[in-house]
Amino acid sequence: MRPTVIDIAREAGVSLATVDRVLNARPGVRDKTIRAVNEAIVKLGYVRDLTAANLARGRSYRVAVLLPDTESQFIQSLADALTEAGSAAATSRTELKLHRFPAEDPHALAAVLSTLPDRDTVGVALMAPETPVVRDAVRSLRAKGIPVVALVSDLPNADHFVGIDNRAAGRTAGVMMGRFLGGGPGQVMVLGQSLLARDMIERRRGFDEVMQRDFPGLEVLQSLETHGSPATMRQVVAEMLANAPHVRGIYAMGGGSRTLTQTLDDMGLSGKLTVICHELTPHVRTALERGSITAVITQNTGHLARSTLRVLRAKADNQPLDEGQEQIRIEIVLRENIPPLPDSTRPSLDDKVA
Amino acid sequence: MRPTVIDIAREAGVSLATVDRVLNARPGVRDKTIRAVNEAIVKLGYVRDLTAANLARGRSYRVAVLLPDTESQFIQSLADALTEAGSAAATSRTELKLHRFPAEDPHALAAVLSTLPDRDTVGVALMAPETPVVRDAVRSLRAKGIPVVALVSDLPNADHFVGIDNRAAGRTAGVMMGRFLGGGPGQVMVLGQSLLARDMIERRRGFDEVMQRDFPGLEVLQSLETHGSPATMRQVVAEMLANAPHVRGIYAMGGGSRTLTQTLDDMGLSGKLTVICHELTPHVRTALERGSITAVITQNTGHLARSTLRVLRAKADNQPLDEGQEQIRIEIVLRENIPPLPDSTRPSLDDKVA
DNA sequence: TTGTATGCGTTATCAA
DNA sequence: TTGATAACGCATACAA
Repeated sequence: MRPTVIDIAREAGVSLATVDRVLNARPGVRDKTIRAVNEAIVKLGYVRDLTAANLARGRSYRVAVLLPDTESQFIQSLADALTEAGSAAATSRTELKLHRFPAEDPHALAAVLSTLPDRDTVGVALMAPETPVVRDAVRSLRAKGIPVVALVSDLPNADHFVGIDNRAAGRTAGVMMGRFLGGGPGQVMVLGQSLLARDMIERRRGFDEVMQRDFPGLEVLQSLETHGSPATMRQVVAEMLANAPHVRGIYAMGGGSRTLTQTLDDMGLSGKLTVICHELTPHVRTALERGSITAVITQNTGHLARSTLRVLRAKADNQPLDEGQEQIRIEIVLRENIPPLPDSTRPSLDDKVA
Repeated sequence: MRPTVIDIAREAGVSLATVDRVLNARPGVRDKTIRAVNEAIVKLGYVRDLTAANLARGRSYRVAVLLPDTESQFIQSLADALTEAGSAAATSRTELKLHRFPAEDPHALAAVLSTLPDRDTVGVALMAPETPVVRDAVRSLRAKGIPVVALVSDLPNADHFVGIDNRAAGRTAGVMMGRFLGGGPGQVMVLGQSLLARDMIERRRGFDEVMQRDFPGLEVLQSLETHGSPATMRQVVAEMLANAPHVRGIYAMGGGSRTLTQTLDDMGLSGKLTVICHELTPHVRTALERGSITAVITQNTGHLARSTLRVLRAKADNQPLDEGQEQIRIEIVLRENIPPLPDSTRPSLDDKVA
């Protein structure tokens, strides 16, 4: 039997309440008493039963997540993963509220954020570009004691960042590109939705780092901005390919993979270039199978979602987090190692039981 | 506020005890009453608070994990991860007992297994080759209602397998090898500790699959067995390299990476061959940095450990598991994307508080 | 500065 | 077949 607070109280010769005060570092206990209790704790090897503690506290974790309302498949998948993680976490008294906001309107986001501490929200997760408005909103939340987690793209004044190390992701893209092109010679195109977003900047930096150091024979062209617009993407790619005759690879740092492969298809270039992009969405999957995309750097949305919830809970409880568990891994997917789709159509447990 | 058993009781016009009986499918309740309670449950959207239930039951999860006592760095790392995950899980009434057994002696393992249900062990995780003795032991445990989880290497009659898809891992190794060698021509050596182990067989199969289909210009030589003996490894590699003059790559399917790189160093071949191996141990790390290993296929031991505990708990509770979360990812590590070491030397929270 | 008593949501014992 | 009621380990309002 594991020792309980009662055992500690008896051993230390004090009451339950005093043990609790020491355990939770509450004021109003004599140093001598504190020591006595602590000695009893180590002597008996007490570890607090968190589940019982939470039950007694009647604590529930109301958590808000804000996502842009882009119809990007990645964001959609993330939203799904969050909803699922949310309902799975319901068993552990965690409730998740998912908000969407107009992607290009930082003020709309700020508006949502300001109305946010509606009840007893214990934490907020946020996927948004770093604008002054967002910065202020985050600061004000934190001032209220509400922890803020940056999702996918880092925010400098957030309590925590849930997402991959984008610099390392860029480096990884670099190695793959360099290796697959056999070191050169040739030119490499780089595309990004918005070159101001923090994650894009870091990916580019990591990419350049490796290309310059390890593959000097390959010339990396200037980043091109697509603004998430298919038309711009088409135009930009066509222009570049016309002007730079030695392009052998394309690194699409984020977004628009669907348009990109279509454009390449239309130009009859599918399969002739080494194309590396991010996020294994359904479209990217098939492009990978067809050979129009060579490699994908991806992050698991399920992991992102679960980590977000765990981190927010830990922050709310002021508890340390398991860094190892919360580190989102960079996954490399090639045609030959595409992970199987989770079969959501298989008979559920209920079916079996029934 | 979430509804509780009390709300259900009131709604259905029965007592707490009756609700409990229905909830836990205990006998001695009239059909009509059962229906009334169930209606109240769906009407109020009741979900049982598992933590409270476990508290009342006084339930604790005593779990046993059995690992071979090899001094392999991978297994050592796994053991550490398990111990850590175990102490982290102590807060949630989960207790882990780690056993080591002589690697080459299946009977010793069986002996440990038979003494195992010492108290109220709710589950067993096991990393062991598939021998008749092991098969029987697993069967007998399962017959007693104790779920058994196979760790790292699959066991056909286990309840669950915690580890990577080894076939896919072999395929991944294949792509990397093929791509990095530019498709050929050349020869590729394959090494394995024991060619009988299930994981080795599957890796080889996946590797061949890709090499044959996508890189016919590369000749894959017969697998060589090293039996975990440094001497054998040296001899086998030296012989092979002497006989096969066009070897450009080596796929080390498991174990002995340390000896392999030393052998290559001694022969002055370090950095001249494309070497792919498994598990990012400290030695492999430095070999990767030095360039004597090209790529590593690895699985995160922290993830393995946590998944093991989660799965055993879920099985013990007869609860469904989150397949997505329990799928162990295959990670590809190259010199340029070596993950940072977790700094276990940084000041702990206690230090900050003090 | 310390202690008593009660409740959190569920299970389980005993009596009706 | 059903219902009171006392646990489980911990937190906390209130009293001392």
